[in-house]
Amino acid sequence: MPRTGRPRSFDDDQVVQGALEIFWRRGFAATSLRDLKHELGVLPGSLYAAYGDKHALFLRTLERYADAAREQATEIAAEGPVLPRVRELLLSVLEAAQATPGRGCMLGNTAAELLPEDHVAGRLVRGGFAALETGLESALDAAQRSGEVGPDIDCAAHARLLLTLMQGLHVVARAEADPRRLADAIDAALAPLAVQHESGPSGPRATPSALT
Amino acid sequence: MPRTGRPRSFDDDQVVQGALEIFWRRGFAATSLRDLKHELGVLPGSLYAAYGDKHALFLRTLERYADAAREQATEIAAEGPVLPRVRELLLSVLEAAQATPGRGCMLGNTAAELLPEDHVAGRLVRGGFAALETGLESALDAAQRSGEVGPDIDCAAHARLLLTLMQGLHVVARAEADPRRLADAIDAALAPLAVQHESGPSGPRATPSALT
DNA sequence: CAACTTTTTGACATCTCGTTCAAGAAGTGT
DNA sequence: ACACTTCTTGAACGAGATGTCAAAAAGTTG
Repeated sequence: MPRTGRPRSFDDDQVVQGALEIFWRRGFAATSLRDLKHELGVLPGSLYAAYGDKHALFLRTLERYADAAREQATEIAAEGPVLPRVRELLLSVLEAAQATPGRGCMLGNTAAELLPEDHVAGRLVRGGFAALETGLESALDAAQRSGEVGPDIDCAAHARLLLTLMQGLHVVARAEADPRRLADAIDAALAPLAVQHESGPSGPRATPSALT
Repeated sequence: MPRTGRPRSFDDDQVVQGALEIFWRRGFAATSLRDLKHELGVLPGSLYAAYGDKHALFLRTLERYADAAREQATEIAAEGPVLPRVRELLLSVLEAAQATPGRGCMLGNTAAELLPEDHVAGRLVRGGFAALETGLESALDAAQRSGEVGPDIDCAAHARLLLTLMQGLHVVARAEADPRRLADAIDAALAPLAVQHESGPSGPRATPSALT
């Protein structure tokens, strides 16, 4: 008996990826089905048959983005020195802001646009943030064990700090003509992490405690 | 000769303030004129006669928000210890996220929604960010002169770091069930600023010393 | 080829949006 | 009281939004 019908004329991954890029740039509400049709070549009827409604398709793309973030998060804790990799990750936010302005991080964008009303999107954003945070934390933990990071550093707190800083960079960089101006903020955040290997007890950090 | 006509039936400041709160919560696109009419009691026709169009009214509210931010920025560099005040400012972001969820910072929200396409809004957002940054920087400068902040601290870089962190807190706190979980990230960022007055070279500089 | 199933297609229904406008209402100055 | 000016009111418009549907198209299976 015939169980199959006309096959899809579009590739599922390609459509979700294309929709991801549009939603990423324009957000959920500002993206219309006409946009999707025009940029993906798929008509509204097909989208509804395949994914449900616009919101469901958006969640599919957000899920994919969160997965990518998860993947990126696990790479931070790889072999070798961790701090340069964290620095590179944060700098890449500024590079991206300059190369493709107006995109930011889809997790943060979604948080700003839809949270806390949209609980499903909230779960996905939370998941993505949590993955980045734990990725950073385990990376810092490893770096601390290897001596790269000072022993008196609270790795969990600093992981949250770096995640928050990353989201802040995405936002502030949008308003900067030259996002690289924020690079020294990254260094200011990372410098205290590195283990201090300077001189003696009354080293160059001598403190004139009461100057006025 | 008669030069005046029927007076306004609404108070300008009240309407702009009310519109500010709606735009702040819902953003520009998601706020409809029906919302404004319903919540302000002013009909679309009057709004158009008084302010132009929706975008112009939005810019008025954004300008007002930026002015408030400017005011807040100047207060940071007041007399007395600076770091506790900075800490309180950042913690207030978390408090606000818990007390009134889903608002965030209108500057950051606008950056995420409209930048870099909207150049006029961009100018206002940039102005607000710049005010906060320079406010923080001059506060840190003063604290450094008074010995509250270590002499080897790059105040300009740390001002950018704190501004960015603040925006990040607004975003990440939306996704957190309990925003106060991010408080230790704030402390992790501020601890290295305080001047170190401990014993040995590798002494524990764990907890924020001059803070609390 | 014929029966069957699923997808595509494009028009369409229904809303809501921002914006405009003509007519009525409410003041002021002489 | 009258002329004049400005504001309010509520309806209406065009554009664009999401979502739907019946018919045609394009496969697969026996």
